[in-house]
Amino acid sequence: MTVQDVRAFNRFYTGVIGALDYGRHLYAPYTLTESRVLYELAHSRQLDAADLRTRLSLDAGYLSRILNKFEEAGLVERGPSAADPRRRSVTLTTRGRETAGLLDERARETVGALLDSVAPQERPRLGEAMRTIRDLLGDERAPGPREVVLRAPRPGDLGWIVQRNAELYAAEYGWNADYEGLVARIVADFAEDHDPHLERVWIAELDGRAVGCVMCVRDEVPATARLRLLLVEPDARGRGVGDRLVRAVVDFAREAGYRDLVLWTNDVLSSARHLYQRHGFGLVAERPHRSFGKDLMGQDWRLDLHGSGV
Amino acid sequence: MTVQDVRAFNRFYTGVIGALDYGRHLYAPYTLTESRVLYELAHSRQLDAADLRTRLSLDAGYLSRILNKFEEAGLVERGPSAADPRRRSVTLTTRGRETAGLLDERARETVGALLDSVAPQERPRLGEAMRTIRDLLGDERAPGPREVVLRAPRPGDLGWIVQRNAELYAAEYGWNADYEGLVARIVADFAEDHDPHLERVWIAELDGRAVGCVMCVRDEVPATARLRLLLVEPDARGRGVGDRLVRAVVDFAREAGYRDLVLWTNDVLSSARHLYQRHGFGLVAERPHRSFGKDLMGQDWRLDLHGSGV
DNA sequence: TCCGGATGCTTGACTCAGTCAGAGATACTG
DNA sequence: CAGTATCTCTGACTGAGTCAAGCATCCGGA
Repeated sequence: MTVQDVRAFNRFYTGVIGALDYGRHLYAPYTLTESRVLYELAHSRQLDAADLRTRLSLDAGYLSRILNKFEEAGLVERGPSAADPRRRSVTLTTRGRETAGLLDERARETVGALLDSVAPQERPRLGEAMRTIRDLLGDERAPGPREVVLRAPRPGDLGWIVQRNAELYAAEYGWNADYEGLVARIVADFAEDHDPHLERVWIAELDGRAVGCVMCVRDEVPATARLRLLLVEPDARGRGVGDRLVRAVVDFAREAGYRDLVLWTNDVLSSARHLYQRHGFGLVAERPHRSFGKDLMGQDWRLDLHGSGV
Repeated sequence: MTVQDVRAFNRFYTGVIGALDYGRHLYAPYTLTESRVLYELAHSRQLDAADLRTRLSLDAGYLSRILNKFEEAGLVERGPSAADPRRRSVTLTTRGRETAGLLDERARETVGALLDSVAPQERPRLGEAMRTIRDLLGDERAPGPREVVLRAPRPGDLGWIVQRNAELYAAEYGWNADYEGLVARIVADFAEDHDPHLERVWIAELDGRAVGCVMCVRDEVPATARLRLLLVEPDARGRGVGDRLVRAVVDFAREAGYRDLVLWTNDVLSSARHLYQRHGFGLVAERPHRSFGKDLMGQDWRLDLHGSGV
């Protein structure tokens, strides 16, 4: 990923956008800017001229003239703004709403034609890519709900768990393929046989993208549940995803009638430590071991699901 | 993925591009169009005016004037085109090359600033997304090598195999989570213990993106290798990816000293059938079974690695 | 309460990127 | 060789967008 790549993309996408309104058919008899103003007006209940100016970064004089033109054509009405008499509030008339709808329709068709050129099974990838770019380049406008939701795994999610665990721990701690094998074994055991009342997997989604997971399974020790494979994507950390996942497991385990909830982790995963402590887990044992190509310090943690504190 | 989403992205990206050359600082003292002309000239040895016109879809008169301006400023030289005397060939002078470099530098800095606003560990995702969009929306200009390469698995790839197998077969044939478990088990066995001289996994990449995989492992039957988990992404089919993968396994198995190569598949996977036949496999048995939530017809295929024909 | 500076809108004057039409020169086609 | 298309250039024009000045109002401080 270099500056070159971004510039190549910019050139390319400028072309795409240019091709879309080839020959100004799209906005006739309005300008691109005029139609952007109409669009903004149609998509928000009511705006002041100043809002339009900042949103579309237009020259004040230019906007004023555009609104004049619209008013003469009977598309908008201007009145004093309630809050500040210097400002002018702009509202679409019925006629204006119709025109905006018309332009909208035309734009939708053109973009639809573009979209038709993409094979249907590819479109999700396109959407995902566009969303990613908006996300990463900081589109505050429509980042969506930004809400973390937990859900049951869907086909492929167990594989995703293996993939992300392996990739992340390889990148962050240099763990080797043994770890990937271990995770694959764990999800294989889970997929092949589990009682949904006693064992479960959660996927955390942020804006429709999987960003975390956790598993709760029966331990060999009776009446004991084991939390496994807790993972939160680096770029989604700090949003309480980990908290939500751990809480889900704790609640589920308590609900399911387990007495204890245990987990095994390694001391290098320091951020997880606080998470576990916050949920009432206590460190019960530490043991050095060599796994995944590294010398590690394994830790056993335990939470008494019905106890009154430690 | 709807037209809405595409339009939202277009609006957003228009803003991004707009923000990049805020106030024309970027191109001063030239216009965007002029600098595009300079860019084209700087990035190809030598062009005729007509080429510039078509590439940048400019008005002939407009371009002529731009070139006049450049010639007066000593940035370009015009001469008759070798092939066609009507045409004029345009070349940058040293001075022109310098100016182009300067503009380029400025653009690079601005884009660099934008890129700095993205966390380093996110940048690969951004690049991937941009490449995807260019790919899907058909950028012939720089689609890259479009070359399929096979490589060894990296951390996370085994998880990817599980994920894509599960997702694809769930989507295409409605197979349930049992299949995901089976695949996870297979890769777990492989990851935990395998002799690299006798067992191997290949990932097929197209333009840096994983689009296929296959595994070769020892069978219980002595001197027999088993091909497993052959997968090609739907959008990468028809590029010979499957062929490359099967060939890799056949060659490897023969090289490793196996006598036979076998595989198990199901008759619903009809496109794979031709692939196997093409590589000399013969169907040796068919047996109905119920797996993955479906009634299926399992097939055993075999290839004599040293035999002379069937 | 009043003053100075900032903000919001409007209008006049202007710039200059981009378009259109016509003309001269040359190529291609039959 | 006639007719038509292509390439380039120039003149004439359009109109999107900018800049500056002016008026009204808001806000923060003395």
